[in-house]
Amino acid sequence: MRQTKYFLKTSKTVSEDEPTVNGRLLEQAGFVSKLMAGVYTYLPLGLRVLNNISKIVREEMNAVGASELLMPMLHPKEIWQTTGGWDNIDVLFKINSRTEKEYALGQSEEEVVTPLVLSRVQSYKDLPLAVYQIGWKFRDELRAKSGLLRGREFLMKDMYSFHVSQEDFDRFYAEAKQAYFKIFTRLGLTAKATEASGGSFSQKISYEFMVLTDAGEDDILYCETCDYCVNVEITELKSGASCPKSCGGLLTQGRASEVGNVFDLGQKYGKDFGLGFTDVGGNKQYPVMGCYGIGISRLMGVIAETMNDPKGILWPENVAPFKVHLIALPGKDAENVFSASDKLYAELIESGVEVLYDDRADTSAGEKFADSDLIGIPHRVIISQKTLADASVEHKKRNEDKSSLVSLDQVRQIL
RNA sequence: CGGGCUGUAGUAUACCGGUAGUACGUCUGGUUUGGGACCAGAUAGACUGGGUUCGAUUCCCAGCAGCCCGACCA
Repeated sequence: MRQTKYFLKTSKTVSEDEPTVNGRLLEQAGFVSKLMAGVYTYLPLGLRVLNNISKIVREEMNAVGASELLMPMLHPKEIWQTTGGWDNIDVLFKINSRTEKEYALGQSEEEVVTPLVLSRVQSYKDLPLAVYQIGWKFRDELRAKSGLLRGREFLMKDMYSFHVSQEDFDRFYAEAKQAYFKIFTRLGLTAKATEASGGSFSQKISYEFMVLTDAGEDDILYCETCDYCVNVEITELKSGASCPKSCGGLLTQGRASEVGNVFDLGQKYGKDFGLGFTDVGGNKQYPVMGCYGIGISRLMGVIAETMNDPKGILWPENVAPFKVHLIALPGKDAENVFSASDKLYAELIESGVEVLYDDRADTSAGEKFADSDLIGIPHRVIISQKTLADASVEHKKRNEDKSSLVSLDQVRQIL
């Protein structure tokens, strides 16, 4: 994209009412615009990041055999009454039509997916089955905060699985957890699978995937030696205690943000709706279900929150809105510089490299550098009179200090 | 939802019971052009409603909004 044509405006200031790093950086660098507390517009740069995260999530969900679909956000009151959520879930957004008909905005989709799937899948032969979507969720939070970390409207991947037995559920549950680890690793994050309460969902423990950050809202205890991790809400253990897995390690307490979770739903939803399947013996049974969430927009916030320096964001390559930030410094030789940078831009596009091209003619070098650092694209390539004198460009990675001259012929090889 | 703080321009602020000034930003023009350059000009503001008062941005009340602590958190 040419910056002169792109809808991208960075800002030199940001309101002091936005105290978290992710909220400030994302707002200032032009990724998001806050409409009200907990509700954001995702600007072109921000949308690219959401799409990149979604792409990785989608690939790993497809890899465990789940089918993507898209369910409604506007729900009839009745399905929420069926499961008891209408009266018991306080974060459920409820709205009235002009004829006083009542609706809910989806904050999770068990109420939609259970009848949807079980009205079509009624034989053990069709199970197991998993479906997922990436869609907007609404939660009537009393206190939205921390930039993208706790919103009233947010993008979430939610998967639902249906199984003939607890054993088969357990098998898939383990696979899903592994897929989650893959996702977070690909995003450049270290997530800890944390034992936590099942909430109103389940009596059993659930696993929350936690990323350590002070901007988070959960306190977790994690082992320094093994992968044991537990939410303090369900344990008597304290920081410094020995790991209960007898690995010899000690537990450390830390603040974390929940970027994903997996739940064993048991047979609740099949029973609530009175929908099940016919087993091999011809008997009706309720499936064992699981649900698996990943907060896509929250992940964007967590990444910005944890990967930055005083100048701006440091996006991992898999997530970055563009791979390369090509910057032309026209100087006194605008004609030649732009001619060379236009050519390189075209070549990069031609070979499929995602590049943001700062082709602004009247912007100072310092301002371009500051914008580039703020936005945080992993590779910066500069073309100027100076570099052209050597028939080269200057290449610098966002997370490194040193830059190097690379000849125009070889630029493609390093990107 | 309980408790608290705060609402003056995009941001940060000043003054004031007699209807607002500065800086930065932004925009335009010019000079610049390797780390947010310079000059000139312009732009833009008292959250909303009620009350007290001759007069309210200022004092009082209510609402709304934002932020903080807690609670909550599928």
